[in-house]
Amino acid sequence: MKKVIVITGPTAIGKTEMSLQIARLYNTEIINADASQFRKGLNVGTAKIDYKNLDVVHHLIDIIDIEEDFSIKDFQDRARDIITSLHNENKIPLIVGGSGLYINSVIGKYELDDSKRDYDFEEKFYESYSNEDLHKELALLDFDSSLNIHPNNRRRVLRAISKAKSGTKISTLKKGQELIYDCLIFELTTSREVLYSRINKRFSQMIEDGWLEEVRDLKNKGYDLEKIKDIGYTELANYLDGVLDFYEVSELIKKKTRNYAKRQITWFKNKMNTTPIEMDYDNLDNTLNNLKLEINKFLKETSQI
RNA sequence: GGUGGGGUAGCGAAGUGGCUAAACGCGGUGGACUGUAAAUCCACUCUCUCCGAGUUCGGUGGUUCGAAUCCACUCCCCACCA
Repeated sequence: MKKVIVITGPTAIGKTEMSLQIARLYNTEIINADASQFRKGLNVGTAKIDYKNLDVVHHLIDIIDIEEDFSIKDFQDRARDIITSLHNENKIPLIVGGSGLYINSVIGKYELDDSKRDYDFEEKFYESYSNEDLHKELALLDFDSSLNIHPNNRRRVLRAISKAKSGTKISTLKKGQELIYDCLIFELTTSREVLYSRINKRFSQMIEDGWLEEVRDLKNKGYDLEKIKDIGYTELANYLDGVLDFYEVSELIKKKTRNYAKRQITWFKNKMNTTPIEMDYDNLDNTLNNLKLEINKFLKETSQI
């Protein structure tokens, strides 16, 4: 199998900085795996870097418009194509991001088809169904899935129903984490306390960097900020509309970001086989050295299979 | 100094004699997740040897079979009057 390096970790841990150094050291390119950075126009609030003016090539950033539908299948295809072409150039692809599902879909055996999900249709078709009714419907179509998905999780119940109707029971898909590349998956870590304080500080920094102006600009362009699910956009729009005061909004955004980081960590722990690397914020060279040690070891190993 | 209001679990806040280890919200923690994933959803959150037991509702002492809830004294906070 061909080798791929992944750098992941919770939001605000410092993936970007580490990945740039690694990309330079090993003369390779970065494939973005942060779902929020796919969309054009969401910059400050998604901690997007000025990748166009960097010496390191970044792929899969700004690939769709704000309100454009996007499927994980597209991401899987595009990322794998890029991986292939990097391999052809004898480069070790470097996937960097915090969207666990997206990373797994690329490096793992995820069977996705081309059908796009039609949320509006799903919701309208079953509009009159209560959560419980829907869940019963799912039990008829895919009983095993119904056991695993809570009735209140309407979105996932709907998805499972529509998949079952189209002939694929979600519950029959492989749960394993079989990989299609030889992967070294770094998970950058730090204490919860330090991470949360970084999240809080980063929020202030984003405001200084013009996040509010970005949101105002999007509003002026006519976008419905309520539809932007990335943390902070709806909240800041509410502030601009005078619905919430700034303190409330700040606390809410920071809280949501902390909660998100926690969910990410749960995913890394239970859905990925990672190599943890503790961040040494006082001396990032230490962290970098630890990464290098692991990478060098990894590159020397002959690939199995 | 006087009068009134108040002190409840990490925070906010219900509860005004037994059904209360104490509603609810927030925060936090753990978890699920193959298609909006910075999404969506679930569980737990006084302590323990967790079926069960033990300590709680500013403090102390009472009344009572039984108190966060009633009484007395006391400490602290807020408002107004001096």
